[in-house]
Amino acid sequence: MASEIAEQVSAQEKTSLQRILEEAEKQFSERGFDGVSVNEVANAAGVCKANVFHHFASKQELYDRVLARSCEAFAGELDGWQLQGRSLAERLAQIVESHEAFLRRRPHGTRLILRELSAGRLDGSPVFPLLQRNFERVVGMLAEVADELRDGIAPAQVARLVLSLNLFGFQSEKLDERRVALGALPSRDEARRQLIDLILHGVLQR
Amino acid sequence: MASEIAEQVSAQEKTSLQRILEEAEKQFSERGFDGVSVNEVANAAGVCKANVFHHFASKQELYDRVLARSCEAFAGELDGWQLQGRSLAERLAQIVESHEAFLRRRPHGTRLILRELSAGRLDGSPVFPLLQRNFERVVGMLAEVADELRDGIAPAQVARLVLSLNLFGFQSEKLDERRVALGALPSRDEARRQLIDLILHGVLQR
DNA sequence: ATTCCGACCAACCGATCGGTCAGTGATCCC
DNA sequence: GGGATCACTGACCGATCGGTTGGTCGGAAT
Repeated sequence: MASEIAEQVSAQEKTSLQRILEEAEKQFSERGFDGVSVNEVANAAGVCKANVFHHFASKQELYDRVLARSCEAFAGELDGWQLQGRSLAERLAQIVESHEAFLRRRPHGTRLILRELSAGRLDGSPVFPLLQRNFERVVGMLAEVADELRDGIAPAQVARLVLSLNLFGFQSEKLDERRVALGALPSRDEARRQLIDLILHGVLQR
Repeated sequence: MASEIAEQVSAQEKTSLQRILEEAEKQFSERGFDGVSVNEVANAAGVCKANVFHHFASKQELYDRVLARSCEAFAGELDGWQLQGRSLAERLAQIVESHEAFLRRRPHGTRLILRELSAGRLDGSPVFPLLQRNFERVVGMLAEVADELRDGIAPAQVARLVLSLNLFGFQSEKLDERRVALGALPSRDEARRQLIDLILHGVLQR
């Protein structure tokens, strides 16, 4: 009996602060800063509004913290990519696949950053350098095998290409789903395979 | 004297309705549906709030109308692309260039649609078929020279690639600007040239 | 001349917004 | 056992939100 309660408690043993951050990420990613009230976040996290202001000085500070967390998650992900000794083709395939898997694993954080990106508001934001640094690391992964690239193709361009396509693909996923179901577009796995092939060899016939 | 007044009037001769729509597009594209109040739109258009509700039943209806207008603008743009008898390479170059120019010519509408896209809210939206139809037309432009494509490369995939890269490039423009200024990324013209080359021939050395 | 109608506005409505404040109960320190 | 600190709450604040109401005004129709 006591163990039942203890079980429930330990299963639910996230601090209010953690629950606030998680719910805020989810809600902000779905409806944006202005579309979510502090009350909604608080209720979803099971606390009262005033408690949110106990942990964060303002709604904006809560939002900034959530955004920073999402950026940091990607930095951590990058550490796990094993690319030493791999060829350009292998690296590209790995990056496309791992990046896409990451986006799908953390849809809320991804949407949040995409939202911020399309709003164009993160110019002077403290998140900006974080994104920049993550991008730079991917560029580095490709620069190590720059000799496999054709002349005049900069690693930064390739990195931009790959990340853009993955991000935009994620962003317009809903649009694709119907077309995939109708057979007008290939499945996700097939599309990814084609994409990598396309980046490597271009679209023209030999 | 009378002519001066007439001049001023004719220079300002947009109907309130037009001014409301234009200002609404601008403001919604910058701060989103929830970030803009009807009052702000009304003041920017030089009318009072009640007048907005005279022309539109609700804030949502105003937003939907603005969104639809932005989609239709792109459909009109597509009519102007002359591609008959052109090769795949020429078509790609033309599409990339014209599309990018269009995005830059109508930044508000572009941002508005991108915003809606990343919010993932336009599933059942009436705008959805409009976007779909525009995309289909671009696919058609490439399908006409499908024989120039390598086996297993679908025209729809290529269209998706091109439009995605342009749209995402526009979306993350602010992020790039600094890197271009620092010389870490090539200029826009050079980047576009590289992009087209890259799509045609891939990144691998021969 | 009167009626009608669409464009337009000031004033107002209830609801909700971000944020504040005084206070409660648990924990730890001395 | 008495402070001090902590996470936390209900009640409240002024401002602003989307939307409504009653009414003015000028021009076209009758």
